[in-house]
Amino acid sequence: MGDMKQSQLFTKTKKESPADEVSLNAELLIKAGFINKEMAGVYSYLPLGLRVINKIENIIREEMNAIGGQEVTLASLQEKATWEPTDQWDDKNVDIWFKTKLKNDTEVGLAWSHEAVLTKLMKEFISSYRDLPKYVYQFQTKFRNETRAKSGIMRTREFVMKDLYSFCKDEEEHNKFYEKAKEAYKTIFKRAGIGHLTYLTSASGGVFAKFSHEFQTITSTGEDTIYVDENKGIAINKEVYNDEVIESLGLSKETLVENRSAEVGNIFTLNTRFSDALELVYQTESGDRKSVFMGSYGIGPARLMGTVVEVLSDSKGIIWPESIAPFKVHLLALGEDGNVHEEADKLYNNLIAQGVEVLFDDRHDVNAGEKFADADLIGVPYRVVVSKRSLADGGYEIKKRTEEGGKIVNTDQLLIELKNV
RNA sequence: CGGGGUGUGGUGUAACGGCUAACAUUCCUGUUUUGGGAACAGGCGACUCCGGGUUCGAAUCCCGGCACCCCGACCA
Repeated sequence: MGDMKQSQLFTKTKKESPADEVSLNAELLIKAGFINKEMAGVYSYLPLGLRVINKIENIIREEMNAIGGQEVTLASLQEKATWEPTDQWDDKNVDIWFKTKLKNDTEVGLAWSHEAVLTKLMKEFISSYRDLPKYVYQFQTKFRNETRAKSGIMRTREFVMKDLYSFCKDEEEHNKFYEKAKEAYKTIFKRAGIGHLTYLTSASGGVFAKFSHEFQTITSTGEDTIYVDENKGIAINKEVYNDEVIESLGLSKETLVENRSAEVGNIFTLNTRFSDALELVYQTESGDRKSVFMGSYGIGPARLMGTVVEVLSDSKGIIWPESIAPFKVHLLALGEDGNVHEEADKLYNNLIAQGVEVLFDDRHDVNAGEKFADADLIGVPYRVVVSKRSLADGGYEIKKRTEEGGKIVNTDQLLIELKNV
């Protein structure tokens, strides 16, 4: 489905900003009709928003497949037994559980992460060094009972995460994949339009490892503080910012600049913590039993979407990068003169036939100003206007969302314009 | 979880303890208009978050609850 008539779209734009949202991402996404707030930290995704999420997921999917990832969907409803071997069922160790009970009083929980789940599953299939390495990922909802949801869709209690887990024979094999994953992540953020603002950042490894790596996007509204080396393109999270770390990364304090940033991705080495606890072992060539060496790699598509909005919008609305925009073209039919709507309709069908994703503002009795305002707010990369004036000038007006003025083109020129970018 | 703030038509706001809770927007009817949220006329839409209390009288004051936002802590 590459097309949509705005007269049929059930969502509408709002003139007023919601009073209960301060963050820019939620304000714009709600005003433009991409998302709806259900409760604090819980949002629904509407047609426009879902299109963006799907675009983001497809980019991630392509890059995960390119490094050997195999996609699955793991269950959200979890039994206690899966989590007990790693002591993660205990509320003292994990305080973000949503737990409930079956009719027969059996305790179950909603998964807030999936490494234990998948590790247990992989025991069914990994028994030999011949079975390794393997890389498994999914897009699945995580439920986290955060004490405080905040910043619109940046930190929520229910969110989809792409989480990939790597299963390797040993640390050496793992490190090779880890580096490939880093590159894949860089590619993802570049393709999503925020590569120039996103830095590979050394961070604390949490309970699993000494270090982890985050992908941090510079934005004043971010939750984190990082120190960026612009030339080397890497950064250090404030939480591990000290002389030892600076030196180990070959950096120097003089070239590091402090910035606020938002974490858009996180990769870390799990080592054998889960495979030890859940006994995910394989037999080596010489017949020894050895624990599988694991890693974890996460990206939240919605948070990525929110970050893009934070970073790329202007006073009029959102500015989507073409790669993740809900549509490539926003076609506007202005006025009721003569054959404007007839011509616009013709162009609409022509664009569809050419495989161009187009949102067609075919609404009658809506002023030009309102259509322009909607187009700016929704933020589709190309605006194409069909009006009495444009037709008199010999065609359609095409204007990029990022530019002020447009130009008049005929059908052929328009298609060329839209194809070669 | 500590601290601060806010709850009024769908949305955004106003209202000294005192008339039928006001205005804008959205929406509906009609007329007019059509390149930057245009104009006019008419209309629909609210147990003022919930429950108690004070008072002749509560959107307004008090108590309790719930919800939302912000700062901090947390973020495997």
